[in-house]
Amino acid sequence: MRYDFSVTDKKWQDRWDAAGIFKAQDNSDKKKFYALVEFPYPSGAGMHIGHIKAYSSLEVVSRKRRMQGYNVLFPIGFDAFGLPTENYAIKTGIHPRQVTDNNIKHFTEQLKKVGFSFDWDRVIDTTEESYYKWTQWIFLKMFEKGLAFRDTAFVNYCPSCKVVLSNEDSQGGKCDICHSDVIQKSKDVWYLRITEYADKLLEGLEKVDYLPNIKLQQVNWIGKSTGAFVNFSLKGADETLRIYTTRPDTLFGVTFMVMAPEHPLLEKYRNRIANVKALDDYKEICSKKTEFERTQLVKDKTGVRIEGISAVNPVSGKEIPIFVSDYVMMGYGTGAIMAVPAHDQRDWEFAHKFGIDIIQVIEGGDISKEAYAGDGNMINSGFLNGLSNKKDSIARMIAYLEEKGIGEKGVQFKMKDWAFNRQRYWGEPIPIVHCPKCGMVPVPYDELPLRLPKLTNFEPGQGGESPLARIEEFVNCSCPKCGGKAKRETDTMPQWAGSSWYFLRYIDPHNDKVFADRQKLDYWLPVDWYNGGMEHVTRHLIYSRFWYKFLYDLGEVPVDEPYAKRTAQGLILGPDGDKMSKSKGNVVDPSDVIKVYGADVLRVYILFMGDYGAATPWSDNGVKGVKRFIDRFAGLTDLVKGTGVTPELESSFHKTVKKVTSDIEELKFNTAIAAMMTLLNEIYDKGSLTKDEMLTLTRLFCPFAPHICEEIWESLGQTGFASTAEWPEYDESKTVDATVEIAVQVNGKLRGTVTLSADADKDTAFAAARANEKVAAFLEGKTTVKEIYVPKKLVNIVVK
RNA sequence: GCGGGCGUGGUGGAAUGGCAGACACGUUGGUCUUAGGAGCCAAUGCCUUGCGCGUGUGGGUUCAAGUCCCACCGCCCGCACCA
Repeated sequence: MRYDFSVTDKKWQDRWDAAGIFKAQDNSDKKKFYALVEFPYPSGAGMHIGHIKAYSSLEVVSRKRRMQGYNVLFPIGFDAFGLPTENYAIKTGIHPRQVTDNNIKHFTEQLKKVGFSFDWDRVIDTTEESYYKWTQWIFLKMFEKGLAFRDTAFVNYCPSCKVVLSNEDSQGGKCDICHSDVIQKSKDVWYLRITEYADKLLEGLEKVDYLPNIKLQQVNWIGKSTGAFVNFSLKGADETLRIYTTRPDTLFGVTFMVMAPEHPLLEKYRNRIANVKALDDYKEICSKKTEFERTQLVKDKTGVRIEGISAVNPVSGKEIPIFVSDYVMMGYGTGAIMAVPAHDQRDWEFAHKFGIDIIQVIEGGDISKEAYAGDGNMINSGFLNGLSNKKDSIARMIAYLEEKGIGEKGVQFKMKDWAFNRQRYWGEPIPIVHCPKCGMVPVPYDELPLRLPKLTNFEPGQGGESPLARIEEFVNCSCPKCGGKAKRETDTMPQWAGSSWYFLRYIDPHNDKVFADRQKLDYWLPVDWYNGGMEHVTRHLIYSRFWYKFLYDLGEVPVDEPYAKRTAQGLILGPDGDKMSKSKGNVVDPSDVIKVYGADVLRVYILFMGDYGAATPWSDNGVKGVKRFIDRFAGLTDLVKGTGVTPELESSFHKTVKKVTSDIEELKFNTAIAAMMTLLNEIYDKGSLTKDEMLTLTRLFCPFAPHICEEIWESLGQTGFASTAEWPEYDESKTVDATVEIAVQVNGKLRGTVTLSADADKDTAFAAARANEKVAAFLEGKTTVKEIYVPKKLVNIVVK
């Protein structure tokens, strides 16, 4: 069959659309399948080839599931708030609303040209008032529960974008948006108390089916550690210095303390510190360092000893010095540590530099050379002496601390609360009113959405305040509680807000009473399979699990984990093997590929190019190879003769159906396609196939290359769509061959092959093997020591 | 530094401990052709062509190792002074 994809692609896309065959049914007795892909940020650059790969896997799975009789929800939408659009608006003066609408239109056209089987009736746009109304609603619920709060703290701040960044957005000390160095700044900011859910987020991982590396990354990000808090009494101050340690059993080895430069006690007891000047100088130096410098330049420890205040080791009673050093962070634990130089390399380096005593309390290693972090008998440790098990000694020390009231068991997380506001325009307004009398007052639910006012100038304020702060009619309002004059919060939510719950809105996207109807939620949740990028594993995936678990605790959603299964695609690299980037000029535009080869070739090539989970370079020649394959596939229609089964092909068909069916579930698209190629080669060798076989192949290939399959389906006189036909079945008993070729080894080396019936017994197999000429030559004059027979695979004759 | 992953032909990549290199690209030759950057057919791991060698290197377990174990080398990813 000859076909012109520039005609047939469009023809079938239009027909699918008109027939509405990809629309999910809300009231159905069928088994449901909710497939979710990460919705795109509609940038001006249009779709990236990576988007196609990210959606292709569940596209194939969804199409297969529909053919298997499932009621499938496979939605798409747009995560459209955010800085790139706003920056573009600043540059061009075009309103972000306009920019967003244009970009969404462009993305939609591009997505449709690939032939994705999305349910286009459920498209959502996070910047629409009907959507962000509910984002604000969830925020207010969090505010009510004390999970959204304001606090003054040192935050990651991007001086170039003029925004506060969350930890997740400033990984590596670089701004995630513009890649400038992030600095630490004390600011009054909004937080979401995600740490409250740290344990739940961790425990929930045990019951979900996420790829192991995804789970592990989340576990590491949450970073739970167990240990103890200890309160050291101070000389020269009227309170204790609280520290966190994972090794309270090394307390006898503590010879000094270290506080972070930002530690509040330093300010509080400023007038009791003799060397305030030196301290201020040091703090000044630290504050100028970027987060990057502070964490990267680990070699040389710096610090200043506090004169006038010292601490007392609670077990030895010795007075020990307190230092300020930036190797201790305010953001983790209590911002102060007990230093055990014998058993912690950082403390060891610091002690060496400042000439502090080093007391070994665990036997082993050579502490004159480096700290010893291994296990061993406790020494120099009073009541712990002789204990060799870390667990025991820690438990004993914690019991002692608790008994004496100077400390207690404790848990710490690396994960920090989520800095939640941005001083920018293009985001959801935070629905809070600041009243001089009542404090922070939520905007009443019935006034939601709190709309973004129209602006013409989107530049952030010079003092780093949101552009919204300039709009007086927005800022000035009356307090919903007391009716007095009040001012609105002018910060907006970060980009990650809207995407934290979008998968719930797909379930009921047009509801104006609730974020989604409860019955529909009960039916569709959880998401059965979620695919996305590894880069979102520590941000979006954690945030959205958090929001979801919050809603679960409110009783708003039915099950406690939102995503039953999560997988991730690997990057598509440029043809040169490097990451695609405009500056390298190695970017492949999916639209170009569609223009030249059609949508099916693009779809199949992306799934065939390599292991779906691995980064794989693009190859133009590989695309041509797939084009050849699809043309050969279409050419099969010329070989169709008769109906029924071709005996020589029967078992190959069953094997291929079996392999494709299972490979799709394991995201092994490359081998699924390879199996179809193999069958194709076999059919071409044979010279003909039946109409029934052609129809089987067409259905089997339909999820991958639906346009050409529909065209073939129609040309063979079928009514309806291949896309809605039944998924082919296979008969297990017909996947096994009657005869098999098995390998014959002598001493483990291949010396020949023999053909046997599949159920041949051991004696038959060895008789046949020994009869083989080549094999016999290697057996001559040797005695057989052992005979191994693996049915259908090989025989191995061990001789001496 | 810690955690995870990966090293297989000229290339992308296949291989529940059981015939390494499926499938594809590329290359070479042939065929058809006015033409070939189209199609079709064939060959294609390497070499010193043989009891030959071969999955980063060296060892080990096993009748049998790309696969399991130990050590090392290299690359990629994540986290990173986390107390």
